[in-house]
Amino acid sequence: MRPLLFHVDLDAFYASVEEVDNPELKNKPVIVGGLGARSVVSSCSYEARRYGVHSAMPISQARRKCPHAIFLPVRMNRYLEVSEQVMAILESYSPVFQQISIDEAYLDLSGTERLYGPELKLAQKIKNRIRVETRLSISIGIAANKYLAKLASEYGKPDGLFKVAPGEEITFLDKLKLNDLWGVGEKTHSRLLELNITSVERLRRFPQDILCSMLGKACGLYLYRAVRGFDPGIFLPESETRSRSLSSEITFESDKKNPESIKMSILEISDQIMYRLIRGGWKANTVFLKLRYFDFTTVSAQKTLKHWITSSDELYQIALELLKQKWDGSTPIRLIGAGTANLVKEETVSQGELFEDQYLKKRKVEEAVTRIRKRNAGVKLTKASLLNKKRRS
DNA sequence: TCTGGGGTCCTAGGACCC
DNA sequence: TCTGGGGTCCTAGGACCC
Repeated sequence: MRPLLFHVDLDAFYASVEEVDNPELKNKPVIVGGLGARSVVSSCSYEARRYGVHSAMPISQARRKCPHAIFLPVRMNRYLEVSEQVMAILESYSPVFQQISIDEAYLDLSGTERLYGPELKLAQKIKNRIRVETRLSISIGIAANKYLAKLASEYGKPDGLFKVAPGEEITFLDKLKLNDLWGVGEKTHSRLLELNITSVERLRRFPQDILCSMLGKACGLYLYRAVRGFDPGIFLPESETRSRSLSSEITFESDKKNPESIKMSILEISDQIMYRLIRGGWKANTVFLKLRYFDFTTVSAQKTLKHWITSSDELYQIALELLKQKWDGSTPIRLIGAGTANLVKEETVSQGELFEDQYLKKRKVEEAVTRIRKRNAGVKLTKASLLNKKRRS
């Protein structure tokens, strides 16, 4: 059976949702992002892109490039709502559906030609339906694997529909710039240029072992396969019962070096992480802390326990130990983050483990806290220690 | 002009065990 | 007094993506 993959990508998603909700924004430069001094652009309309604005750009820079743009805050709940609506439509076309992010998904339509007819017609139909039902524009890339389909949707943007026909893979890839390849970021791109590799076609001339020795084993093999039109293994279907990590971080409006207020942030983060851990039904046994100093150098430390983390207080205490290891108490800090790793679904953990009884007792207390939070959405339930510190400050 | 927040995977070195 | 080889887990940092 001929493999047939659609990659579907919503165009300028957050900015487009804002336009749908407020038609007066149509055809104007719209920039969605944080409002703080250190915020970056999350999404921007194509009108704004004409001025050189792009996502991840500091808002301050975007203001300079396009002062007359309309700047809007991120309304994540609204985008999630619209995303669900779009994904539900997409999913109705194929049981083999994989959502990749809030605005992207794959449809595996292998063997559906008898049902749906030619793929270009089907893609057009899907585009029309999304447009009618949500007023959003999407781009679809069609190819024999996920990697090429992803590049094809990007190639056609915005409002695109592009198919890489069998036999045309190399011709298509050679039209792309090196950094159009998914997985080639800034660092790899400049590394390739240093090696005088300036195009996809030139990259293809290198044998696998040479690429691996120049770029590292994984990266070398990845690129070797990618430039030949083979899927280097992106977006393999993930396991339902494993997640790698769960984290939260804050960049301060201005650098901080007051230990009390830094500890306070860690406490808030610990609380939040534990809440998400329980709500998702996860267990974890590794805690990590991330620090970014005033000069943007970033360090991290982690600790793996012999038991599952039982409470946000435990998480907090370990994070404090890690803070001691990594911070001299006076260097100004720009960002603080913490998280847990080695996540496993609650129900998959074997019973009768050492510490299990104790674990369950403590865990019940935490779960009670989580339940109360759920019931009183919007009411902020805070640990006593947090309240005390808040009053003092 | 300064650089968000949430993730994933890779690498290299070290500890530890058989 | 010298010292293998393999496997696994952990750690810190880096690259990349949306």
